[in-house]
Amino acid sequence: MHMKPSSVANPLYYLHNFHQLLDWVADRYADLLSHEEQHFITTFARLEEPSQALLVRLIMRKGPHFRADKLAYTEIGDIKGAAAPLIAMNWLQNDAQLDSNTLFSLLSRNELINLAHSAGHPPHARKAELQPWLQRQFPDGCGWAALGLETEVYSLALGALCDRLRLLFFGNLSQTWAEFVLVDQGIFRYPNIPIDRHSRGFHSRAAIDDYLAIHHSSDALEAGISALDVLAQLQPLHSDSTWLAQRHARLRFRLARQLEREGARQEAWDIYTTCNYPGSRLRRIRMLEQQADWSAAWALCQQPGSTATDDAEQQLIARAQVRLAGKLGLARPQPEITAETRTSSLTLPVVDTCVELAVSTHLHSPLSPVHFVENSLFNGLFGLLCWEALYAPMPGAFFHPFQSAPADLYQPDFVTRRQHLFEQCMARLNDGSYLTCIRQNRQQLQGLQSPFLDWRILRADLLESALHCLPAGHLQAIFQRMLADLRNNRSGFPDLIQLFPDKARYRLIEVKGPGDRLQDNQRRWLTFAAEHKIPVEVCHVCWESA
DNA sequence: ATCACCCTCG
DNA sequence: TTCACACATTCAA
DNA sequence: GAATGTGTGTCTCGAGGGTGATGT
Ligand SMILES: [Mn+2]
Ligand SMILES: [Mn+2]
Repeated sequence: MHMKPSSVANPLYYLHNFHQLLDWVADRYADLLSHEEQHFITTFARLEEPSQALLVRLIMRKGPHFRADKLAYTEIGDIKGAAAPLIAMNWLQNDAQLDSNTLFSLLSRNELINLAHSAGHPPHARKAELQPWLQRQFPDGCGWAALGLETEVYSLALGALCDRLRLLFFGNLSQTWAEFVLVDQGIFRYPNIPIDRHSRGFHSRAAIDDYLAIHHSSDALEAGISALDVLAQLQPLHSDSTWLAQRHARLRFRLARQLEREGARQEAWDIYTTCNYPGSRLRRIRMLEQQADWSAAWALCQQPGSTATDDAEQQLIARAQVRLAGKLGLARPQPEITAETRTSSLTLPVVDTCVELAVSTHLHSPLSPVHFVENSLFNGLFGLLCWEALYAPMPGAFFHPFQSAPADLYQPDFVTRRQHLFEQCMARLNDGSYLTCIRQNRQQLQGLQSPFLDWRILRADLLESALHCLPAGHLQAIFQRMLADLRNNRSGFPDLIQLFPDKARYRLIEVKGPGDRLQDNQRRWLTFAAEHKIPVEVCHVCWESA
């Protein structure tokens, strides 16, 4: 099925887009829809066009409460007439119970002053000062009508249902209805991957419910709800997707972190012991350390890792072992191998830009240009070289037209599932064909959304210069490390790259201002660079005293 | 009058 | 409404 | 030095309007 762009200048373009989404969902996910959702889809299509349009307008807005007198859409015309069928369906309510905060935000400051004036409030109060009065006069549960104003308020009752439809279509809740029009206008451009008719983001209703539950708990945690409360309502998974298992594990890990902060140590510990997420073991080691139970902590360090882990956790565990060996009077395992990295220092006049730019301009010369690229350059080179593998139409990887990345990008088996394709891409570094591959892909993919491609950095001249100065062997080593852990090894690259085109050489520079220190992921890249003879140095900056 | 912020829209 | 990075505070000797 | 927490700037387009808080 193709997404037909809404015809140019169609005043009901958004309705057209909404129909596209409903058709897509009905076509592919019919077996996962509840009766209520089925009913919505079929009944919606039978409404008069103005009513459909009004409903979609409201669905796309923040809401969920709207003052009728603020709604004006020329392509719809009579709002009251369009709303009537929606109210009859109970999709809109005009008599919802509203809490006082909602009333407060629906009223303008002037209206509030007029209401409060008769009650003897000064006419120059700030809006917030009238909130307590409103709360007393119109407590939670009042209808809008109680205020005695002319206009009605419509409350959209379809929020949860529409979230589900959006989730089914996009496979996430972060993309919105606006995607369609933004793509129509070319503001967003997504990779054009053939999508199998049977490709789906979800395969069971239980998985949808799990996603929504995780999302809900995650929101609650972000909002500062007590971690014990969040824990109490968190359920085990009802589906068996590894994708959701990972999201679930990540939520539980963050929840346990928050439990620690709130002093619920036992609950946190229990989560960590059953949470297969990188960092869980380290947290338990830290907890034991805090209790001065050094032998238990030591034992946990030694215990072979059957659980998920990553380089960051291994690095922290190694440090813990050094500390613990000291406490226990054991031989130090092996001091952390801090690679020999060149360092330099600079004293610069104070500038109003960031340190990185200051060093960049200081070192810059026409024959040895410096670029502030951080992760963008190597991510970009990698993305362009390995595009065919990253965006191969593997089963389940792409299931709607607005994906900037394959759905399983951060699954542990992402690379192995595409092993052969990645080998083909990487082999291009051995026969020189990587040059044309990267050049061509840059030209053809220009502007596409991708987590690897930052088009502000990837200009043709920088790319050419970089390809000229960076030996293929270095790229190969770097890309291999990225492939080993696409999530973690995509960051931590040095701030600057200086190119010496006439010598076909380059150097990477990590800038450190006063009081800034190397982060762990930066240190891991530095260590790796030293092992592979990749030229990199750390440049410490002090400010000239005025 | 001016500014900052949020929301809407295509 | 994330993510990577910089910056600040506290603790242990 | 290490661990941990907090800010900060990229922020998903950019124009345009409404709103409320300032200041003169
Ligand atoms: Mn940096
Ligand atoms: Mn830096």
